Amino acid sequence: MNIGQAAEATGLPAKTLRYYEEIGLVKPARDQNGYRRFATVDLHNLAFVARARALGFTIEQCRTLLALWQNKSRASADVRALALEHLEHIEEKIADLTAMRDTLSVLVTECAGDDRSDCPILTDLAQPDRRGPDAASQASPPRPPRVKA
Amino acid sequence: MNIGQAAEATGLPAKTLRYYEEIGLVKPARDQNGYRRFATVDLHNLAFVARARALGFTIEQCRTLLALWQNKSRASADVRALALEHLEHIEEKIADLTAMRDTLSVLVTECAGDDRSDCPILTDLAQPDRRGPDAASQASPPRPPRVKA
DNA sequence: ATAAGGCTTCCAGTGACTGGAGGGTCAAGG
DNA sequence: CCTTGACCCTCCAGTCACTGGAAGCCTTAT
Repeated sequence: MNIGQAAEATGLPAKTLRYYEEIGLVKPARDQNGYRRFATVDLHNLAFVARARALGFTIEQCRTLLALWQNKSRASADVRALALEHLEHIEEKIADLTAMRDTLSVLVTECAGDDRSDCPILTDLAQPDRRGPDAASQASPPRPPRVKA
Repeated sequence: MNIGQAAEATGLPAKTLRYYEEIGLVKPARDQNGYRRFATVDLHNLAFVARARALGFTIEQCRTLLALWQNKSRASADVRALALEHLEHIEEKIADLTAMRDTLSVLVTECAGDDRSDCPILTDLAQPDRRGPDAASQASPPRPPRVKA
């Protein structure tokens, strides 16, 4: 199976398959003419990686998962630990993004969004330490921003 | 004010301040000896950018926001549109990550995590077409979503 | 005079691809 | 036999927003 068919079969771009070979995730054989020949085992590995990637695992984690998958004497604890670590990473990202969303959606709601220049979004971005605890104790000079056309 | 003090004042690494100058976000003056001299306006711009970055805006969006901030004849609609676009982008990321989390947390729960090799996580990753209409399912091919927060 | 620390520039690397140039290979049609 | 077009190959550069490090100049203090 050539790279084009493999790409279609896995849903991954051919460029990505070449990249995955380059970093050693798959090792397709080569035909006489230099074309990569993807065997069934290569397709399975690629599908495995594609699904792990879709769950947000990094390439290095995919490499580890692939090795664990192929190691019959693995301990499921190792797999679970990897997944749990990644899960916590995802939870962190969700928390960060949710905080951003909450702030942003308030600002977007507050902004009139018309042809006037008055804009709470810019005002908020320009405010020093508006959300921190005890903002009044800061020694920075609260100068109005210099507006220049 | 030298770069070190500016870094401390803004909470940004000195390297980042140099980078921001390189890409034209700030334009600090230079002393005779070649050292960057950060004025109050530079600090304000940097603080503005830092807060926009903390809300997840890209550098190019920050550049646009800075320009809007400094443009007295701006329309708040332009600011709001930018923020709204970014907000939708964030919502998408949250949705992607939440789907990942849901799938992963089910798998982590199902995995014994002991010294046996039997592991539902690997089984799931290896399964083609395993998902029904449960949470985090999708009919489209497993293109890894671009979720780099 | 020397040492420490701050500043400068330039180069390289990160993750996971993606786009493109420049060229080889193959099967079908004229 | 020749051409066309669809494949395939490798290599290089770019993405985003920094980050690390090397090599060297500047300032301050001892």
